[in-house]
Order: sequence, then structure tokens, then C-alpha cells
Amino acid sequence: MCKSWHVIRLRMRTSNLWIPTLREDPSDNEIASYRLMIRAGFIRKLTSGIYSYLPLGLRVLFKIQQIVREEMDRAGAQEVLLPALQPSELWEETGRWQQYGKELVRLTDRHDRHFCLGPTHEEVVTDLIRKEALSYRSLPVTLYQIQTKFRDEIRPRFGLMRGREFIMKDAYSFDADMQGAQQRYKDMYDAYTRIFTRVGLRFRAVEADTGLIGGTSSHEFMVLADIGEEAIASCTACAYAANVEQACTVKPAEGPKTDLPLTKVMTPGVSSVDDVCAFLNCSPHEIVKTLIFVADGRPVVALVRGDHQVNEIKLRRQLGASELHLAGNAVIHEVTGGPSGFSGPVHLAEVEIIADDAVAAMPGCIVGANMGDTHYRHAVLGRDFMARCADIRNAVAGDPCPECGKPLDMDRGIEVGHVFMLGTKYSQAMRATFADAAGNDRPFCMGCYGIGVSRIMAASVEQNHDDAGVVWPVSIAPFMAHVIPVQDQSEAVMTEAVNIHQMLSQGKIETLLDDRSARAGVKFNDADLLGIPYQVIVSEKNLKQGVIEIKMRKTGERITVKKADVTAFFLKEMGGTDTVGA
RNA sequence: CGGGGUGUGGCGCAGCCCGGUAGCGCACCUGCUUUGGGAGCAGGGAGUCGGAGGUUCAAAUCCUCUCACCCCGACCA
Repeated sequence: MCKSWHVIRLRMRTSNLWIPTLREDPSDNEIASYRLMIRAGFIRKLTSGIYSYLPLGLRVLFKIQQIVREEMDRAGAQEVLLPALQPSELWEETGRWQQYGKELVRLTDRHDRHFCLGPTHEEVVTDLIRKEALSYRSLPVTLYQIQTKFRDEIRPRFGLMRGREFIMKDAYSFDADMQGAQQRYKDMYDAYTRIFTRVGLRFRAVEADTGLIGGTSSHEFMVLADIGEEAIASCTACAYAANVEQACTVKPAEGPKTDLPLTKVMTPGVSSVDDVCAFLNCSPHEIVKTLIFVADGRPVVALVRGDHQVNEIKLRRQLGASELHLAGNAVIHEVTGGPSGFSGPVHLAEVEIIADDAVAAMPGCIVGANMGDTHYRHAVLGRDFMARCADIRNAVAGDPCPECGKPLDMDRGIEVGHVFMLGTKYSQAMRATFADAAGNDRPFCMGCYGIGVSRIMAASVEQNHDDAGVVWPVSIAPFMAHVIPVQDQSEAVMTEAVNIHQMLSQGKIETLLDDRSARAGVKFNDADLLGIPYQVIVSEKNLKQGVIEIKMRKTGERITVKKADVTAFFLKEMGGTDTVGA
């Protein structure tokens, strides 16, 4: 390679940027985004669920953060940086020191004081605000930060998707009344829509459960992907969409009940829904599953149709319980008098029974008889057993939409954002108040709003890649252009490549120059792996005709432009799309 | 936490069943040739075989314990 290329030292060259690409897939994970980001030298794993960002990965992260900042600022939020290390006292005030459980990373200092590494910052901001003696005149206030969060995941998985340490943008709004809080919620919802559009994700906002954060309502922003950990129900006809945890089911009309008498049948060794179906030659929707739960220490019986699944969040809400789990065999025997696998609601007194609405609509059903190897046929709700009816199951594909009645679809999604209407949950618990117009202290109406910044990076790769590598959307790509001199031994080619690199850089087009002394095939393959949107190919062949070649990473399409027109080409490409979407 | 799997130069793996003192591909270094889709030849450097203990004349290999990582599940923002 000619020595003269070393004379000009521009930073954005392969020789000055550490991009350790791997020829082979890492052995320790199957998910595309993890595999590709490791191979392309964006990230490295330190230990389970904890990652380092290498120069290229950091550039992508910065791009995402920049878009987030612009839209948060535009929505009137102000950036702050809150501590990651938080004293236990604050968490005890809201009761979450206990509630949060093992997910919270806890530590103790040398004085034996307790701390946690923040998984979220409601307590810290609320404390910050309450100390300031604010009046209604200075409201609303919305603060945000981009920070590393910690969560002691039971099982970190999917690379950056579910880590124990990750980067989040979180925002908190403080309003004088619910109306204002609702406006902030809407502003944030709109900002999130713009953010996810700009970073180039195909996403959907869905109604969601509020979980441990609490509050009155929330929406999740879901990136559609097969590997998504969440199931989303969305209407095939109207705009309704919700997390299955949250999606309401419609109570079916009750038909006539069967006149056939309750009949005992022997079902030796047959207890699962599938086995019972096969044995009695019936279908799952003729069976009722009886599940015994323990809710805040007391046993509860839940009934759902054989082809449905209990939704524990809905059930817990119905019971008004804070803690709910499936009962063990001992409790099952105590409650039903029979073995696990043959439970049923018939002759169960003294225990609360709650049936799904779909069970109420059945003319009669097959249920366990609370003794070994025995079931009942023709059990009728209201005649053979009593139960309170409610929506306690997960929606399934084909269920009618709660808004319009048309069938629901099921998709999988990755949660990249979540907005919560908190109301006064934290402000009341922590006595965070402001003076209203009459001079009285009133608790703030709050909202909180999170975006998984590092998760966006993974989700983006998940949605945008092919067999050869990553295909970054222009808005978050580490570079816009990747200049590839094909013959590194040719002085003419290298001179021209350096020229183009300089020209583009001066035109504010972020450009990476592959100045390695490597064979063309190596450079092309690495370029495809890195996924920079435009490859600018400089070769002897093209130079003879005074042109250079541009390959679009996404489509593989190649065009040639005159040397002098390269910058103009990019300015035109960028002008057309601004930074918004692709 | 339950089930399954894997730990051997930087990366990917073989060797383990049947003990005999570590090998392959890629990467790296040197030289020559080569040069539009992961080059060829020659030479070279690099491994506590995850860790501890045990059995044995001898352990990557057999036994016990332990740690880490991955997958499935349970759990959960």
C-alpha cells in the first residue's frame, strides 16, 4: 500500500476506528441482532446481560439519543441527570423497597446503609421536586434523563434486548391537575410516535398494564417482531390495540343450558385438557379448566375454558389482591379434597370461585370431580356450581374486538417505550405537594415515560438485517457513506478515495473510509456486515470513465455517478428525507 | 429456581466414550506472489484444556464438588 495515504490523518478511517469484525458467528446466542452486532464489532459482552459499546455501537447509540433529545426538548421536557445510586429510605416511603423484590439491585455501604442501583427514578425525581416548594404558577414541569438503569433479571436474554444493565430515557411530568397531566401524557405520546418514526422502526402503540410502576393508565410502544416477548392483540378493522395482558374480552351471549344431568365419568390417569379431549372424544372448548391460586394468602378457584388461558393480571385485579400465585399440591388437596389434575368447581363450598365470562356462556361442561381419575360431564353453572363471572383470561386470535366486534389479530412485539399516567400515587406517598391558587398544599399529578434506548438499537437490527449483515436506517446509521477503494495498491484509486472522503466529510456527510490494505472481497463483506446505508466504491475500472459507483445497502442497487457529483448525490438523498424516517 | 447443553491459543471447533502429556480452520507476525465478493506458498508466535479436590506410574480424557455462559420453562418491566 502506498505510504502517502498515511500522511493525511482523518479520524473516520477504518485504520483509526476500532471495528473488530468477526468472520464467524459467536457461539453463545441465536438472536439475529445480538449475532450481527457482535460480528460487526458494535458491542462486546462482559458477562450475562452486560455489554460494552464499541466505537461504532456508540455512534448508533448517540444517533438514537440525539433524536430522543430533540423530540423531548420539542415536547417541552428539560434534561437532567439523576443519581443511579439511590438510598433505600426513598424506596421505603413508597413501599417499593419491599414490592420491587429481587429485580432491584441492592447494595450496602461500609456504614451498613442500604442502597439500590436505580431501575427507574420515580422516587428520586419526586424527592427532588418536593424539596423545592413549588407553586402552581411554575407548573407544569417535565424532566428527563438518559441514563444507565439496572435490573437484576432472573434470566437476561436476547443480547441487548433484556439486559441487567441498559440505557434508558426516562421522563417525569408534574402537573397541578389531572387535566394538565393528561395533556402531558398526550404530548409525550405524540413525541414517542415521532421518535419511533424517526429512528425507522415499524411499531404500534398499545394499551398496557401498569405493572410495578402503577398509575391509572398506560400505553406501550411495541416494535413488531417475531422474537418479541410480548403478545399484542390488535383489531383487524378498527384502531384498537392492546397488550394481551390488558386486552379486554367480550362477554359472549349466554345460550340455553343443557338439561342433561350431572354425570360422573371415570377418566383413569387422564388429567390434562388434551388427554381428556382424546379420552372423552370432545374438544377443548367443552372443558373447563379449574386452577387453584393463592391470593394474598387465601385460596381462590379460577375457571377458564379448556382452550383459554388465565390472565393472572386480570385475575389479581378482580380479586383486589396484591400477590397471586398458583397453589401447590398441598393447598389443592386442602381446598378440593382431591389430587392435582382432577379439580373442579362442583361441591366446592367455602372458597371463592371466579369464572371467566366464556365459561358462563357454556351450555354445560366437563370438569374435574375432585377425586382421582374422575370427571363430571354436563356440569352447569348456576345449577351444579356457583361462581362470580368476570373477564379473567387472555384474549386469543379471532376474539371479537372490544371496540368494534370485528376479530382480533395476534402479533408479537418488543416493548421500546412505555408511557404511564401516574396520578398522585408517588406524590401522595412521598408528600410531594405544591401550593395551589388558594394557597393550599396539593399533591402533584404525575406521569412517567420511558424509552429503552439500547433496546431500540437491538430492535432496529432485528427489523433491519439480511443474511449479509445489518441494514441501518439512515437516521441512526453510524455513518451515512462507506468509501471503499477496491485496489489499495493503486495510487490513483487511493487518492480518489481520500478525496471523496474529504469532500463528503466537508459536506457534513458522515463518511467512513476503508483504508485497510485488504482484498476487495474482505472490504465488501465487511461493508455489508456493518450496514452503512451507502457504499461508495472507487476502482480503477470506474476511474477510467471518471465515475464512481454507489451501492445501496438496503436494495443492493448500484448506480454510477460522475466523480464531481458524489457530494451532490448525498445532499440530494439527505435533503429528500431530512432526518425523518426512511 | 426447575429441565437441557457448553466451557480446549483472540474467534469457531475436534480430541473425552476407550487415560500416555494437545490438534484443525480463521485471525496474528515475517517473506514472496496475488488483487472487484472473506487469496496462495513458505516460515513463525501464541493454550493454567473454566476452577478446586480425588483416582492413577500417568488425567483435557475417569470420579466428586464448584464457577461461568447459552437454550427451554417459571418470573418480571
